[in-house]
Amino acid sequence: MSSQVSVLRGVELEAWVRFLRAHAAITRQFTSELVATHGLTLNDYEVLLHLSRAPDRSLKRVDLAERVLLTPSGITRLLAGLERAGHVSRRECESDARAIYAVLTDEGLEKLRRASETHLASVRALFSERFEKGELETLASLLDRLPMRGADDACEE
Amino acid sequence: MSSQVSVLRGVELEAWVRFLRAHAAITRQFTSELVATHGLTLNDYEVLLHLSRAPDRSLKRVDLAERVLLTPSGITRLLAGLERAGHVSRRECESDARAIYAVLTDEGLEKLRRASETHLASVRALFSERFEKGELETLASLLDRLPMRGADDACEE
DNA sequence: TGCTAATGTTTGAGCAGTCAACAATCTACA
DNA sequence: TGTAGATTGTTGACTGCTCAAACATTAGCA
Repeated sequence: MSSQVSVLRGVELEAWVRFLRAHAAITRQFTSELVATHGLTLNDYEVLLHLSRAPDRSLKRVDLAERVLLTPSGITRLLAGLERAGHVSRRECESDARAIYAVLTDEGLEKLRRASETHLASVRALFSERFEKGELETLASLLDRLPMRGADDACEE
Repeated sequence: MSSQVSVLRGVELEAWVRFLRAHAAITRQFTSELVATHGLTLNDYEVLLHLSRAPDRSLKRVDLAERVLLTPSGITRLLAGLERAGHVSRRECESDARAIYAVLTDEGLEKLRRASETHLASVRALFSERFEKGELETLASLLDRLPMRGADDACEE
């Protein structure tokens, strides 16, 4: 008992544990709101959002996967759902027969717009309720230094 | 095209999107390290950690669930794995026949200790590589203001 | 004392994602 | 030109979780 695992402390770990907990709590809230009111997953929403910002409202699946940090197969299955719902369609790439574009349909854009009304309000509320503008910027810039992509620890952009 | 979804911007959303991406990236890295070298999930690790800090190295399943933000059934299944591996055992509560304690076994503690060597080093590396001590404290305290529990935004403890 | 409601846990069904294996296509270079 | 290797995407098998329902126990209260 004297040999407690007291090593397991430190600022880094505390920050990380809080990060984990906050993510779980927030994610759970947002997801259940989105699913309940619009039938969309957080990742669904994120995908629609990225597509809406992309030129021609379309992206190759690979690029989409990289942006939302899903594996290729994850993207395939997620898009299958969105296609079934009519929010996204597929278009072949004429310069590369392997690639397939995911295209945000008009209905998908409309869906995104409606979902955004509630979702954005939630996001805004949650954050601006707790932070001043300056703090929010601090938070964003600190978060920005964390890794944002897959396992490439070594290489640097 | 002129009717872009330009509403979908703002400091809050940017912070949140970064938060999401960072979580996905870091989680993926840590999990795969832990699984590869110790056969533990991030949540497994977190559960062992909480048990190691608890009095008698034991916690009721409900309390455990609340700490790692899993549902009761999630805890049941997670603990099933840890029990099978011998890291955790169960003990009945003499004052309440419904409740069951999860107890960290000696082997579990040893496992946690070994896993911590590598895992903590990773956590430390990732964070201290990118932040000064003061920044880390800022980050931790900002994160601390985010919700840390389930859907109860309203009520107060 | 006995009924109702709350609490603690488990179970079955299902979903969203992973990984590993695969097929198809493109690229580069001998 | 042919072929080896990289890139793009899909599929099958699995995992880790959720939700809803069940069950046992306890607590509150008439």
